[in-house]
Amino acid sequence: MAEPNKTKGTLTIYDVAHHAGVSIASVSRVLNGQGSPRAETRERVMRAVRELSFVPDGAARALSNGLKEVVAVVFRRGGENEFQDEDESLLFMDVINRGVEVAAQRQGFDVLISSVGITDDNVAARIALIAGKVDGLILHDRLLSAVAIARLAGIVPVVTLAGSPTPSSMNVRCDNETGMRALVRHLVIDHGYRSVAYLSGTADSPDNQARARVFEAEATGSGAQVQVGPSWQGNYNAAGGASVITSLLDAGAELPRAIVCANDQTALGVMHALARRGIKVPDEVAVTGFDDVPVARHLHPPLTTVRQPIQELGATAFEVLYARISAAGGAPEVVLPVELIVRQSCGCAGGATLPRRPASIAGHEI
Amino acid sequence: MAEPNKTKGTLTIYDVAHHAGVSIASVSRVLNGQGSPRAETRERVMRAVRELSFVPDGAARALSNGLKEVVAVVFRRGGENEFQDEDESLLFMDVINRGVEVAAQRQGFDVLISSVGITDDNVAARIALIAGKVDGLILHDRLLSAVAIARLAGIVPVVTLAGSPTPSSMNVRCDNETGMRALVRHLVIDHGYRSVAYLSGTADSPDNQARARVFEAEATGSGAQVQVGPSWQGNYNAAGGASVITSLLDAGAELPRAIVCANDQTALGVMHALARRGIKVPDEVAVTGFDDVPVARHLHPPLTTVRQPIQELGATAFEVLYARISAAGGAPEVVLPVELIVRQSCGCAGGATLPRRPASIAGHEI
DNA sequence: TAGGGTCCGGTAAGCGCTTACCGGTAAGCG
DNA sequence: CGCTTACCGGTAAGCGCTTACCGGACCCTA
Repeated sequence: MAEPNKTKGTLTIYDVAHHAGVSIASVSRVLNGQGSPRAETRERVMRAVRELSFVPDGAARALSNGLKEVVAVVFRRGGENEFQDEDESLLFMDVINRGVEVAAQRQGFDVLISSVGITDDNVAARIALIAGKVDGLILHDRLLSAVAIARLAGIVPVVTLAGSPTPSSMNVRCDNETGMRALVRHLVIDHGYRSVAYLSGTADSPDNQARARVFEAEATGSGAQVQVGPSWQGNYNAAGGASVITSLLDAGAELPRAIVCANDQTALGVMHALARRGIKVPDEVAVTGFDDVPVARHLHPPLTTVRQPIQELGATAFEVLYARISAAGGAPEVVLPVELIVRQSCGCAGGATLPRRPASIAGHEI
Repeated sequence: MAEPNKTKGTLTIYDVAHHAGVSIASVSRVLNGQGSPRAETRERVMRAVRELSFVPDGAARALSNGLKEVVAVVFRRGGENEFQDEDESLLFMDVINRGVEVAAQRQGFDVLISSVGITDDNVAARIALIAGKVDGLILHDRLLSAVAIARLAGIVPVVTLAGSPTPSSMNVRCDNETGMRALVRHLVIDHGYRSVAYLSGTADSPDNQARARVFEAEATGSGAQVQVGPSWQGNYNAAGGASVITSLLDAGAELPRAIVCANDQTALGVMHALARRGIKVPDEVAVTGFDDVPVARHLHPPLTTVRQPIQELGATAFEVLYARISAAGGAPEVVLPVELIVRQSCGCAGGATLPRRPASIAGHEI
């Protein structure tokens, strides 16, 4: 009864019980608010816990009641350079992850974050291992094949991002279609640009594919001339966007009146490259992004783009997953709405400009 | 022997053993490469594992061998606005966390990420709960009092970032002193600026305190005139930096020749505010940052700053922690070197100064 | 062919916690 | 005053895995 908190072996619920003069069952009940312990019992346990600064072992709890209260989110790490220069590319995924975390916290869950290198092999195996440590998995896109996902889904509930649901996994994504449609209409109809191009993201990205598809359909449909092809292949980052423009220019190609970039980072690179060649945005060439990352409005000129509720995407992913974990619930597919953000890179005038499409407000400044 | 992977209750090592016609011990041994199973045994187990797509339960393993292979990193989330506009402030901590993750992965560990809101109460309790789920804790600064940290350290190994070691916890930080000293000397001695100010970060940040202290000592020591006081109190983000400048200007104060900002984001805000008032950087006022976040070199003009090995900071934190987890090792304190990065916001001439990173699409633009 | 040494692989004992189950005590009632 | 009813709290059985320990099979040697 009197040899207290030596930093000897981790202390257990037995130690607490002993210290408080009750049984381990009582300690557990007090700690979890089960049953109806007498006030005195509760008090003794609490005091013992405090005096010993006892913390119950998560693994043991998890084993015992089959709930780890942890979900994992897995995504693809930049690429080549593991340490250097991952740049702004962090942003997008990190915001999603933050959303997951915030939502998870509301349910007392914690979040295991794991990135896989683009070059890593046996990705499926690594993820499977992670699956063993959690109650559910949130997978960013371009991580695993559909069958690999299905296999995982047999082990723990799985939510994918920006993909498509499978019979056993759920999916959450943004409404690329509507966003791209609004964007193209703004450029082609409102601004009257007759030639447009889509500077794509990585080819295997489902988001990119959807955007490309809608872009082409909508632009063609509106009677604009569309430039496409391998020379317009980017990779979602600034360097990619810049090099596409540079090559095009070096090859003597004539740029379209407006360039729709697969995402904001690409737009950033494009604007860089154009600036370096002395081409004015938006006067000579209009440029738009997709995502509305925070820096978008700090650009010169501020970037017209489509806002995705990025953090909410993550939060929603967790919620869907949680519904499945705690019951059989969980919608198999959720599509989040996006919003056209008109700033100036599309050719709209400074501050004053928005009366065109009333629905979408513009953010401004810092 | 023939009722396979129904999605019935999670399958266990017993199922695998049964399916393979061996004992659970053999399965475990094969899975962990212990002992020397006969080739045939190994093969049968592997096949069973594959056929059932079995994944061992992490909680059970953890309980059994006292190692969860998970560490947590905890940090303070932005603040007021939980969802909106957390902006670039993400960057810094996320890069650290990425460093932790990469290092952890090398040892087969995973990383639990948890942020605490600035307003959250009973933070210590939440962290304690997390402690129960992991083998070690990495705590960003300004999270917990020294005694709270000490208490935690009695439960699992703890590494703090940008703090100071305690008898029971370890610490990893960057060499603010040397960096700030070099920066101030560059401004005061190389450029000859006679009046300088330090636009501080949040008052309770140990990094900020160190920087402020050295700034003042070094500037005064070099004979420059130093502006200080509550009117120079920032908060590590762009809005804070901008509002300090705006207030100062509104109050009719005369700006010093050079403003040393507590970090890059503050500098970004300052440069915005100055630009809005038509004040030229660096011609009228020089501005410097601290951190060298990726955007720093895209600013107008490119930001002179002190590079901290941010990702390495995280990686080192993990390594120190790991050393303690897997043995009694682990240096109680590690100080990482920093590097002065001279660009143009300090007044140094353009292009010539930076053969540093030829790879990056040398940027401009805000 | 018998004895001793090697290997493998199986059995069973936990790891720290939750909780079903049950026995004891106290309160309520006839 | 004795019996029922309620309510607590203790005992013990797992949760799924690792591993110490031990027995059997096989091989080699004499």
